[in-house]
Amino acid sequence: MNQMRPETLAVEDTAPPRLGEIGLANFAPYLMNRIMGRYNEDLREELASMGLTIPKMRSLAVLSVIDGLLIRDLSVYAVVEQSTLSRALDQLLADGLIRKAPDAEDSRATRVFITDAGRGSFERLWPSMAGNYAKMFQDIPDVERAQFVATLQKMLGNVRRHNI
Amino acid sequence: MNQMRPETLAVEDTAPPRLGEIGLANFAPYLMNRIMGRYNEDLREELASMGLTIPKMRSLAVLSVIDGLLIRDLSVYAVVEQSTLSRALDQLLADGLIRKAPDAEDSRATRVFITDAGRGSFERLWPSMAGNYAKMFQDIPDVERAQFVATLQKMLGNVRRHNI
DNA sequence: CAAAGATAATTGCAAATGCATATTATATTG
DNA sequence: CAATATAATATGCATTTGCAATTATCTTTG
Repeated sequence: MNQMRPETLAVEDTAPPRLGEIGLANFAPYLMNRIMGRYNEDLREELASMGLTIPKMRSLAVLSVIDGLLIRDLSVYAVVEQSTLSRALDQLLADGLIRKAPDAEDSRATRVFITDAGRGSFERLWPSMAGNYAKMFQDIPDVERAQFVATLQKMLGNVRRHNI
Repeated sequence: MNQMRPETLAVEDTAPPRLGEIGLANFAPYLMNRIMGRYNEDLREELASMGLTIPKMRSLAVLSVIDGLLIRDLSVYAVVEQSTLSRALDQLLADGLIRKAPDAEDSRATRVFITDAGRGSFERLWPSMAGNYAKMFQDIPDVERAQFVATLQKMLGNVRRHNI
């Protein structure tokens, strides 16, 4: 890594190593996409059987922890594009899993609340999510998990645009 | 954590902690979805300007490292559903970024090869991807990155179905 | 070794997605 | 304080997605 001759160091140290040099198996975004792709796919069948989709499930998951969010904030937390979320919420509302209320201070904005039925749905789903989560970290010691999560938190801080 | 009375311990230790107890900010799949959602979104604009989509980009990325894959294997590596990949490859083929050849041993199967034009496209894209990658790991020391990737590799081993 | 079952890839089709824009409300400014 | 810019959400519309069915080929087994 520090084997470059000094005169070349300053000239072109901006060129990043190629993907082939890093290797797919060492490229964190690749591994993360693979792992999350599988995680989400494993969930999809269970979701479908409950009439849910990924955006609907994520909305319920977030609201089960932080209730009464503004739609725009829910969109960030749930990682769902605004117009997609708008339609997912329509469906959750029609199914009685959430309710909406106009924000007291800004009449453009809407707050979303999870209903008891919504909590029930998420609670029925949770064992399956927790199972996938456990499987993902199988045989990975607690300290290693904790360090992994700590790194993820730093990474989120690095990439996020909104400060939520 | 070890505060449960002994008589309750054996009875219901199968119930996973709730998401609200873990906390969104400590739930690895949530953090990973947030981070990858941002990473992929940051890429989308750049991709669109080059006439690419996420499935097309992932195909080129994988083929730039491992050329001549069978479509079914590319589907696993690129984390793209089969039918979606089939159509993405149609477009890459029409644009001259890949070529297809029937497999020598199995005439049902097709191998996919990246063309020079395809490599060129990916090379033009790579600096932007590398930039996002660098930003993601900003201020995270090398040892920590390496440990993070090592954990990801274990996790992929835990969740993957195909042994590729 | 023929019949049945599995596998590779494509395609029809309904549903989901996301961009651009509309609608309504709030903030800012000359 | 009217005029203009910005913000929150919803919606029109074209594209994309993914399940299921299809076609063609291999593999297995009675």
